[in-house]
Amino acid sequence: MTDTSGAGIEASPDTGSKRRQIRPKAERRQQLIDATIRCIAQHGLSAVTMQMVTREAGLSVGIANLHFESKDNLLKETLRFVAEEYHGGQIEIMEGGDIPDLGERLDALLDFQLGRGVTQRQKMSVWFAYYGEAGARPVYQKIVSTVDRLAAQKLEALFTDIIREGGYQGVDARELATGYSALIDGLHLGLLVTPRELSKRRARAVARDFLRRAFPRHIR
Amino acid sequence: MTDTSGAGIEASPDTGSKRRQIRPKAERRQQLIDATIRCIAQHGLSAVTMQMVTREAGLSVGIANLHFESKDNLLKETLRFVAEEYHGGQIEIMEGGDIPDLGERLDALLDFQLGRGVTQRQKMSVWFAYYGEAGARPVYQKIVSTVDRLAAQKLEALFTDIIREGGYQGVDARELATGYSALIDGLHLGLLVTPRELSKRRARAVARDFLRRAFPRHIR
DNA sequence: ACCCAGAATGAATGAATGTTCATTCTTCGT
DNA sequence: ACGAAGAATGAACATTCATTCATTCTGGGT
Repeated sequence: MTDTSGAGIEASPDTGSKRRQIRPKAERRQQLIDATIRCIAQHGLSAVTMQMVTREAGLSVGIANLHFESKDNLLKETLRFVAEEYHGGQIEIMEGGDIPDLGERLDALLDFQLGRGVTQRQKMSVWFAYYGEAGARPVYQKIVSTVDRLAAQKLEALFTDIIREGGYQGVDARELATGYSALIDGLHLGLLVTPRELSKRRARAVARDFLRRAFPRHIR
Repeated sequence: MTDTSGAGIEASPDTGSKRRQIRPKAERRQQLIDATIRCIAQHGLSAVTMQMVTREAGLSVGIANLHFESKDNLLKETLRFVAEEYHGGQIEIMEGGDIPDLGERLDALLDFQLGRGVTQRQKMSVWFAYYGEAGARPVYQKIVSTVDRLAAQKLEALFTDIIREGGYQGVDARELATGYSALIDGLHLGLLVTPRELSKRRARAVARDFLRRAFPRHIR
């Protein structure tokens, strides 16, 4: 059941010995954050305990308070990591010097947002676990809205470019960007909560449909 | 800030006495569920305790386990109540014998989904608190998907009628319904987590935009 | 006027959890 | 080879919380 091989994930050079390993602070921090993500995805935010996380990481209980001052802080930093990773990936694509064609860039964005495998699902769980608490915890709200705002700006800029290039009339980039972001969030929710009703394939079709209706000359 | 007058909410006939009141089971259950909703909205699902809920309800600790067998059960029943209330309201509008005009019916639906005041925000908090845990708790998933499926069917039926009436070409009712539902969920998320960036007014405009692009002859 | 079914109470209980810190162990610079 | 800086450990502690249940109280039926 429980994957006790938490330490096995790291490609340790020695043959699975149980010897105590000393590693730099940054590495341990990331190791703990990764373990926290897996725990939240599997057990839910409210069920996560320090013992659970440190066991998953293959470390002792004390270490969490050594590298993060408290459980609260570990959870906060985990949210920050997930938020920055997700939005960072989006932003990279949207700025995208790699992809000059704007239509293709939109496609790449959609792929990033609704693609991937199990890993993505884990991140999604974490994402929404925090959303659920955000209403009552200003700290979470602040972390999310900071990265969110940046991504929203980039998306609006991309839409503006597309609207200009396509000569689309009567569309507002800002409003469209808000709608698209909300749509993607909503589809993520559907994938997480009712995976039976909404396949990943269909989610992508729905999102593409939205974009096609807005930018018919760029999509499809 | 904190509303300590939990007991004051009920219009008790006697002049604020602290006398023990005996009430039927159903009434106490609802009283506890209402208190649970307020607690989740204010403190977050993971911070809710039995003491907190019973105090908010103006009752003693033991009573929660008298009417619900456990905390788990109380939380489950609270989710069921919120889910049924929200989806029930939608379904009533969508079936809507009151509103014969299909365009107006769509408007009424949008009003219901993005309208209301503080109460609505409380319900939203609860809603997403559970979503956050749903990934790890099959019970929650089941409750939500049951009511969700029904609402999705009604929405698809409404869209089908509208498509027929308007003679819209190249639109799939099912796909559009999925998209619209996801969009509304996403907007709710935005209202909850980044209220600074997304006003209720703008959320409504975005949703209307989506509908107008799909059904131009019915909306606006 | 009286009684009792069952609603309501809240102190007590035990289990679970976050945090601490005295101790042990590694590694690296010399 | 050696020593010290600091990384890692985990038993112990204090707190918090869900749940129990002996007891008290209420209101309707007789």
